[in-house]
Amino acid sequence: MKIYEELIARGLIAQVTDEAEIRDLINNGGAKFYIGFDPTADSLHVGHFMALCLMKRLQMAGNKPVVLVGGGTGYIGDPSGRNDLRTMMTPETIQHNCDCFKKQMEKFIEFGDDKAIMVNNADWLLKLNYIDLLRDVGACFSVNNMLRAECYKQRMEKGLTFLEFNYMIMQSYDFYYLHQNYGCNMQFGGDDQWSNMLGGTELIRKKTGEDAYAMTITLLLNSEGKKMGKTASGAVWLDPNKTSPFDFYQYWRNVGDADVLKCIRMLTFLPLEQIDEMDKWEGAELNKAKEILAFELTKMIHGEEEAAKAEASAKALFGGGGTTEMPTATITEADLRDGVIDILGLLVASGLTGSRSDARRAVEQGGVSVDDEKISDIKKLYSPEDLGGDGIVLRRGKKSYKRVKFQ
RNA sequence: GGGCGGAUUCCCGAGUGGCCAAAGGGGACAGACUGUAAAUCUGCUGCAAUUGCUUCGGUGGUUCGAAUCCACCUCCGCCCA
Repeated sequence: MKIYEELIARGLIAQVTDEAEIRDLINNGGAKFYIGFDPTADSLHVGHFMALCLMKRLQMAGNKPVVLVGGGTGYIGDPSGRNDLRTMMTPETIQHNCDCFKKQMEKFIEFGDDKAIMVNNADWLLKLNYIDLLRDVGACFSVNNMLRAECYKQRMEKGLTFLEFNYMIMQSYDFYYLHQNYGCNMQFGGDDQWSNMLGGTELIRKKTGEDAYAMTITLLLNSEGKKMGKTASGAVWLDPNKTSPFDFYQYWRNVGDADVLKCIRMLTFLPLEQIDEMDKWEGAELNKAKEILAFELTKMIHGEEEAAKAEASAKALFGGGGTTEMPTATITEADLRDGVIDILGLLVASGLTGSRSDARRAVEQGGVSVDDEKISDIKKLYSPEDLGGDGIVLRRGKKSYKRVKFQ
């Protein structure tokens, strides 16, 4: 099976500008393609990870990847898929985020001459001259067409600033620039980038008369149509300091039945035959598939050792029995009052609840336990001795727990 | 620049002087049921506590009392230029 066919089989391809040409190009290693990543945060998330995986797959098939870090476009902010204005980032933040991105990407993609290259659009966008750009590039864009683009349509009601309106032009210019200076002939991106990417292929055609191609990656949506990789408190990050390997593992371990196979297909590198086999599983059997999904992904991002640890912790916690691998919170003298700390204080200090009121509710509703014993007294006190040795296992609800130790 | 409308607790959205920590829905969280799933049902959802404290874009003001009235400011939408 050739790479294009594999991408189709995995459900990764959403839209393409010219199927026949693109298939031919990537199946024969003739593509020099780029994917842009705007430095919107100090860590990559799952969406980025999918794009990086795609890069890897295409690279393995002999194509040349170009990673574009959006140090310039980060100054503008892509309005696609958003219904509100992004907060403008300071140059320092943008730089910091770019640096973080680079570090993380180096773990997945091999860079070097003849391998993947990394560029930053700050290098050319920041020194553009406004009037020159307007005459050179602006003249190639029809505002009428731009306003019809899906990414702006959604913003016509809530409001769209001129700043954001220009995002498409900047992204198009990137493609044009990479085409001229690096011989880039293809762009990949999330499906929400489609209009921006078309802007680029069109600009190239108008300026040079040459063809360039664009292909979008299916957005990872769950069965309810919501973007995956997001939790109530934000994205699922690849940075272990922002999303611990255990939480990362748990996120995937908990995906809905309807979504497991899709995730395995799209996110892992497991052979398709094996995946098709799993596709026959039903009911509780799918738990096995969820374990595989969670383990595989955690392994790719945090390494085999961390993945094994996360899996062991999860099994111990949900399957009963003790465990040593567990996030630990430390209580110090400063947390004590009159030499003791109450259960509410422990919940807050361990970060399991956001406030004492929150902790009180959790206890009152029977959601808190210590060493597998339900706590019903909100005034229960603990002394440093109680928290000595290996400490206690404090649990809030079914899925949040911490080992709590003194000092 | 002119006219009009708007800004409410995580989100949407009621509330037009005391009965408002603020309806309703969504989400989140907890409990039951389960397979660490989904669906369903129940509870809960500012902070700290039993009696208070801080919230309704910002700042001042009127009033015994303001999310609600007045002034100014900031931001946003619509219409006109």
